Amino acid sequence: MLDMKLLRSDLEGVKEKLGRRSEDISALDQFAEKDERRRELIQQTEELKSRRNTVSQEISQMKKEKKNADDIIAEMKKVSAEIKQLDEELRTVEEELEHLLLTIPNIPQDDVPVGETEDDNEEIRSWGQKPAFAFEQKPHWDLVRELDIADFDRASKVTGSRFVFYKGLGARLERALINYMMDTHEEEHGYEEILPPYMVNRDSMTGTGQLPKFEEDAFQIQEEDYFLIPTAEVPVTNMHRDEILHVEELPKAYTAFSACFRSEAGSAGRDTRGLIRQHQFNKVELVRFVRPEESNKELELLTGHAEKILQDLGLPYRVMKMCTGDLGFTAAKKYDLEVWLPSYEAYKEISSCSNFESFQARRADIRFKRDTKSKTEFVHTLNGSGLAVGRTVAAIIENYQQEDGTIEIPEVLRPYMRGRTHIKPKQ
RNA sequence: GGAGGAGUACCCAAGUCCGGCUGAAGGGGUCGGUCUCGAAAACCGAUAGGGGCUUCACGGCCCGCGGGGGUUCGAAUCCCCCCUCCUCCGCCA
Repeated sequence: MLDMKLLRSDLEGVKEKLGRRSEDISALDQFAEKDERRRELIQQTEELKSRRNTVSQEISQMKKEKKNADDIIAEMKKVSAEIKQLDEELRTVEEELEHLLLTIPNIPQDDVPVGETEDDNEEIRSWGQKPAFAFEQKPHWDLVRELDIADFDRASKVTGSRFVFYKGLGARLERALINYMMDTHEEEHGYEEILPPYMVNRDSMTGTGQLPKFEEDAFQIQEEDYFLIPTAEVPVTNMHRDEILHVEELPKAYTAFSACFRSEAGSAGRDTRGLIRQHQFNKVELVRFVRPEESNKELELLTGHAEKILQDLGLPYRVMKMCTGDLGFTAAKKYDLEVWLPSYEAYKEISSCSNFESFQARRADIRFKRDTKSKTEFVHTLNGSGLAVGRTVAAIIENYQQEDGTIEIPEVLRPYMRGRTHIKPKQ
């Protein structure tokens, strides 16, 4: 949600900046009119309410003195009716204004490259050596089948398409990665570990920006107004919804493992094979609440934390700065980490690190105070995947495949795999 | 799921039966001071949260006692719905 004061003072400037995105912002045209009507109504009702308050005192006084107050009571009756009517109109206008504000995307930072599609994203840096195989490489969906460490067919039977059973050392690898990532973020990067609820209510989904615009992307619980979380970002960021944090608490850093559920509406036919695009996948998330002046610095820090995992795992990747068309609804600035996937012969997103500035904080009402006397301010929120676990498994399997069909286990994971060095077929 | 009880400011807690000088007693806390070598204790004083409208500003006004409706000239106080927490029962990993 954008700052109303900014919209009031510089609507054209905001429009220009939002125009760089490939999003429909025509709703903004109604802002000025509704905003003005809102203030008009507020002034009217408040004047009447003020009058009602003073006269009520007078009535009280008169009653005490046993005077007859029937006339002014009758008059106040009219005033109250008028207030009620104006309040009703005000409520409607405020709802409309609220809805309007909730559907306007965040303003991109000035250094965000202007562009329409992912082709306009800018490569910031790359790391690692792509593997050069002296044999015929295989995609991970073939390797997992041969090694019998994942089963897509039975998951389709049991649930449906885009679900998977991990098996044996495949399941172990997934679990090892989760533990390894969580331990690293907790112990080396200073995050507090959170294990969040996997369902959240509508207010939470609105707070982080998944709603109202993207309801079709989420799985919803039928008999409650709950949603399966598309990312741990939602419960973890909303932990502090409607709160005022102390400045000493900032930056506040959480890391959370969770399953994530996405309907992937509109992705039919994309990444249909393997672990890349599932309705349910595991992810380790990083969330930071920071002071506004720190948020860009914090974004670099957070991105570095996610990169550290890829480096430890020895997976080649690159860092992309997202262009305005690829920023997503909520971010002011975003880096994607893309891991090298031999089967795709391309880099594939494995982490997304965003600075939302005050966009989410304003929706979720997450504020802080610099000291006891100062005014409350909105915090800036950031988050990033650290990392998407399923895609990391796919990347390890493909990048670490050996000529004999086994998978070498990256060294940092071996303690989590009871010292195993390879995933081999069962005898 | 059933039966009770409760939700008041940073925390605890009065007020709710009997609606109006209660934006809300009293503690605790916090800040400042006295005392002290210093601290604690004690005492004195100050402060009461958040949002909106308006104003160049000082300020003024409005909202606000879990949330939302309603009754009333007027609601923390009365009525209805919802949420959360606690206790007991039932069910259950």
